[in-house]
Amino acid sequence: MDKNQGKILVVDDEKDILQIVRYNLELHGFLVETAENGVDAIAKAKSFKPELIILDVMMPHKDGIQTCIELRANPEYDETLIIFLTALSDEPSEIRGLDVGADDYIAKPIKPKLLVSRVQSAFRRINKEEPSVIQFPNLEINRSRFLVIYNGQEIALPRKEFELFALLASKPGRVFLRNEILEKIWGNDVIVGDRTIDVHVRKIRQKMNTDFIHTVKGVGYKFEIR
Amino acid sequence: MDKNQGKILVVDDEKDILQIVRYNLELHGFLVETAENGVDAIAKAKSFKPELIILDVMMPHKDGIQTCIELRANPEYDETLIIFLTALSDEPSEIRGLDVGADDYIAKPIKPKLLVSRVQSAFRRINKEEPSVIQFPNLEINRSRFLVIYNGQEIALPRKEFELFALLASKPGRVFLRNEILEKIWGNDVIVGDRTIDVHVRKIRQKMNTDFIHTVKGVGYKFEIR
DNA sequence: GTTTAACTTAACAATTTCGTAATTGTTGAT
DNA sequence: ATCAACAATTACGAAATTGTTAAGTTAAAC
Repeated sequence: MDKNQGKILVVDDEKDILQIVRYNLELHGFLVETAENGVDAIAKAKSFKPELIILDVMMPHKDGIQTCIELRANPEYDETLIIFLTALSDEPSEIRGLDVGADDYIAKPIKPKLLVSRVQSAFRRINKEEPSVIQFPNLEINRSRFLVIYNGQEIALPRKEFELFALLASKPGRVFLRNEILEKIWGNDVIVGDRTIDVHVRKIRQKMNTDFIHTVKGVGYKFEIR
Repeated sequence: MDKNQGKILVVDDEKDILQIVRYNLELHGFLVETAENGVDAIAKAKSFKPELIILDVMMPHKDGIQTCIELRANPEYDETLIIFLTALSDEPSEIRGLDVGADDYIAKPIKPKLLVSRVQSAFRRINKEEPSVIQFPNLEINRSRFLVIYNGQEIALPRKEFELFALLASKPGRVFLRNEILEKIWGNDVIVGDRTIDVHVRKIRQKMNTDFIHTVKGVGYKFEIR
């Protein structure tokens, strides 16, 4: 499982619950921090800066609802997702939680798979703005900025070159056939000669002056860092 | 209650349910359209363009899960909220729904207040408005005052120019495609020539006489301070 | 209802990107 | 060593895209 799927602060006064939740979330690559009451939660939120806070409703030292209200009052936590966790599965309290600015509501007893699923769904919502970055050590291909950053230096590639480079880098090690490249970059209707690809590859190699693109004779090209 | 809190498409094969849901949502100012099966839903979604779709899971002619998958496959409905509605309150099916790209899940029988509360919570998420001031060192873009302040000097930009500048500056570094710009500033129905964007960009550049706006040929424009 | 500013368009210039052709370089099999 | 097949280079013109200007339209302000 990938690391750092996101940071989550879990708040509950029962240590057992904290442990179960932490275990399941960490299993799915989330970074987890815990707090045992509302006061503690607000403090931890400040330093940990989680993207999601899972809040138990019933707690001593400031309950979940109150904590949520206070968090939401601070613009810093405007974007932070809040999910309530509670045994009070009766309707009125559920409504209360959502009205107070929570994003979701999960009933106890906790069903681990459901918990994870909801958390992932919540993250999916805030990750709407896809970073669309392909990351390697020293090399970043940023689609939304249309930029390649190599050793901290920004390199602007023209459209075709960028698309070609991004395509190859999207599956490191995998060989792309010339046909495949033509189809994906130029589309099936446009017809260009084979040498065209070479020329673009050449330009990319030149601008990066490191050979990330390797030729596989008679087959195609592949991206590889070595 | 204010009108047009948002457009919602409700899909269920039971007319009673449609009626209950419609009644409660309209009471809270939502504009409601209904469909009785998945096929119908996809057609209605195309014309009605709802911000939220409430989908029953069990339906003849394409069930809710399948409908959701098909909707999500179309980038046009990427931003559309989807809430499932179902009597299957067992855990596995709930997870299935969320994994398939739904944003929430409500169990039948329907509790009107809870329904409305969840719907409002969902809308709250997408309606979080852009901050009214975008701040950079030496540069402030103030949406509410419709003013750009650069090096302490107030620069008044006409509406289109301002909107364009604010749009680009709202995500520094990010490239906005020409289509995207046209859609966001002019709307999808208005048709203006391509040169229009350039002309506005030119005017902005001229008035700021610093090049915050950078051209990415064949792609679009981006805002960047460097 | 005039006047003014904002917005759009059209025409052309400037620029950049793209594709091709011609040539040279490599590689591996015979 | 030679040949055939393929890839790398290079330079150049065509095509695509954007910049700029001025003038026409539309909308807003007075």
